[in-house]
Amino acid sequence: MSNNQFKKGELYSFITGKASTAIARRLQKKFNAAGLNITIEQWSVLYHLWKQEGISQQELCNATFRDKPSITRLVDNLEKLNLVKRVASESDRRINLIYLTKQAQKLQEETMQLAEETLNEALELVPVERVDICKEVLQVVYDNLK
Amino acid sequence: MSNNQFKKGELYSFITGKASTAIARRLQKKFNAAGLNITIEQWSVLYHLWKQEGISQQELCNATFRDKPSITRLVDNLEKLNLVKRVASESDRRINLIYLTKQAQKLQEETMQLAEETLNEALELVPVERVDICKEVLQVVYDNLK
DNA sequence: TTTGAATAGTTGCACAAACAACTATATGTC
DNA sequence: GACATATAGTTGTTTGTGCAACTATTCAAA
Repeated sequence: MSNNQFKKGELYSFITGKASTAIARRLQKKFNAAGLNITIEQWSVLYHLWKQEGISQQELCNATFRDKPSITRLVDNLEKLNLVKRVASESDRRINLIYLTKQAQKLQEETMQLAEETLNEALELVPVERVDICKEVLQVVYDNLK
Repeated sequence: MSNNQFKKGELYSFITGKASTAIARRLQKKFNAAGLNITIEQWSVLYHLWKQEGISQQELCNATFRDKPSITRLVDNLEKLNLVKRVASESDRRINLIYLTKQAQKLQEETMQLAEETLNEALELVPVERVDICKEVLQVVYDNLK
């Protein structure tokens, strides 16, 4: 049993993701304090659209690691907030291509700044090489299970 | 800026906790496949009660990193499933002490086994010393932000 | 060309989380 | 003892998640 390194007292945090929960809460508070009326989950969709817009909901599912109903509803809410638009694909009428509005484009810089600030607070006093190892381990975990 | 190690392409997973999401989903599937009719969130409450029962809802809030309404409803649902009982404290009538039923006691061994199995799958091929560093980093993150 | 399978997206349901507002009880101070 | 304050827990509302079932469209094989 090569990886039986979890004594009972230790496995809880790994499974429940207390660290990422803490990060997300902190970032949400920063959004609220800045008067930005979006949730972390909505932001996570915008995050991928800022990298490339005009992608399908299915591609957003893959990018955000969410199922189709979750994306349907996140896009619904982003549309209500006037941050994205669904545009039916010309070539395949099953597909919605998702585009950003001008309002959403304006959010990018400020929210990314708050995200970096949050991570800097989270990782204060942690040496870079240890952060790198942590990121790599989490990536392997994701690849092992996805 | 000692910890500005997050380029844009990297911060997403840290904030959204893709790894812990993947772990929780895998464990939930194992619970379902074993015919165990509980959610990961309910299990996380039982987890702390197995360590010590007869604690208050407020203590469960602290232990699970959840707010009071969340615990109220988790305990509601655990009570409906006949897994816990609320018992009014003798000394302070504001407090509910939460006790496990016999049914819940029976769940401990099997679910803990499935949790360890899940973590072993998650961490396959990851050297123990890297897992240790990862856990320590996540603990610091939690302590920095909680 | 028809039919059956695959794919994209939506809807309904149960469960959970975050926040605000609320009730009930306890405590500390005058 | 009375009153202000703090603490424990509950309820309502909005948002998000996971699953199953559904519609619409596309594609591939007979």
